Amino acid sequence: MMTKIRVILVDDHNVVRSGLRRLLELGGDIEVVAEADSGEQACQLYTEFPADVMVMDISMPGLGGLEALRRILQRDPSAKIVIFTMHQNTAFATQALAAGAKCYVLKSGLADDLLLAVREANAGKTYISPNIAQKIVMQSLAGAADPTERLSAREFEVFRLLAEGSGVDDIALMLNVSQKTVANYQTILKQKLGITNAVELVRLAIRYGVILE
Amino acid sequence: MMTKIRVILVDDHNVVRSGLRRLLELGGDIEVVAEADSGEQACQLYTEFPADVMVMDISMPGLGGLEALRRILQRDPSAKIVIFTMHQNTAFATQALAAGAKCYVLKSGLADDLLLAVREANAGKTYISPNIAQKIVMQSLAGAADPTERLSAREFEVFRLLAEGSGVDDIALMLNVSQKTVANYQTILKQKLGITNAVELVRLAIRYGVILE
DNA sequence: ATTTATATCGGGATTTTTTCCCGAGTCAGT
DNA sequence: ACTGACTCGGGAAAAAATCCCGATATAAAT
Repeated sequence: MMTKIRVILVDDHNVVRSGLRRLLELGGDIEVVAEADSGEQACQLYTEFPADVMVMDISMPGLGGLEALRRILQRDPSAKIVIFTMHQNTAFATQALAAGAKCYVLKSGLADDLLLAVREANAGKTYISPNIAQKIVMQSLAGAADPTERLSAREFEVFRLLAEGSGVDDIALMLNVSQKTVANYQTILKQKLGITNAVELVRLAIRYGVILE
Repeated sequence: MMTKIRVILVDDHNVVRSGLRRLLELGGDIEVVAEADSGEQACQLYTEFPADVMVMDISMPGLGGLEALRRILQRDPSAKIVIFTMHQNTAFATQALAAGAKCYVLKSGLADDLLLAVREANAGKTYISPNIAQKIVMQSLAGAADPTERLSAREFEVFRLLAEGSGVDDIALMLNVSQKTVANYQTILKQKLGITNAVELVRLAIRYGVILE
């Protein structure tokens, strides 16, 4: 029998990790040689354990998966890392892939997706969950980069203030325009940003760093 | 050999679910008889498959675990449901337990926690992850500053869905009540939480871990 | 057993907000 | 001087939020 693919498994959820270990080792060609529950630990284990592939979640407390990914690749550019996450957000995917991740697999995908990704990564290839790949293609075709860049000066200002929690009236006062104007801008913003309510507006603002936290 | 504990597994992440199935069945005394990836499906499967215990995640798109929990218990008050979640937030825990969940297990806990919880639930007992149990005790002693804990079950549910970006109409559909009712709850929430608009609602939800990001 | 309290659900009426459509003024630029 | 993009707001209609109320249901209290 040929040697197994040695995997380091990184996820902050202990129970989930245990389950994934069983899943990965079920095929017989993969062996989990170490587990980590944080980005820091992942970096450390990578230097200590000789492994072929790292399977890592993005969202972890403290040092997140993206940052750990970058650190590991800085020391060893040939590192093969599979990002395994719940985030269907294309922003995370593009971030991870741009940073040098070999694969990007969704937790909501098929179980075989993960096994496939590990084997592909080990062979030096890349693999991206079908649905997220499609999303990314669609977005790049639509030209959608940062939607906030399509906004005019005034639009952006109103957007920012709304995201900060100011009401329409407050903003009108601040900008010395009528509430009517601000209300109209608000409507335009929803169209341009493709959102339907204030909650999505905040989310968008957070995602693109227009406001903090 | 005695009959195995029949489990229905509910989690919207396919891969994670597959891993959990292996984990649960490893001990030999548990058998996963069905899987669901949404609250709706969980409710349906519960009526179709005779099972002893349901293991369910809270955070799922659409109908969340809490609402599914309530619906199932309404039809069958003797249902044994183990809530299995990443939320270390005591608000979720108290909501789930108050609603009648048998166990509350953290994904970040030990793998054996889950197995233990399933066996305890099957025996009609309760089990709560040690760290979350401690938190709840500490908070109740400290007088609990988390304003989301003052919310009733329905209020909390509406709060969560609003924070996730669902519109009033969507929520009305999900919960099977009129838009009017949801709108009224929304007003109550603003009063109780001392906020004036949707943006502050999201902030609050993020701060207290009711939603992620 | 009766009261008390709390939670849930929505109708009616009113007010507020949002939306849609439009016109007018400004200002840059090839 | 013309085109195009941006800014500002009015009027009218549609939609949403708010306030107030009553009907249940259920649980807890005495």
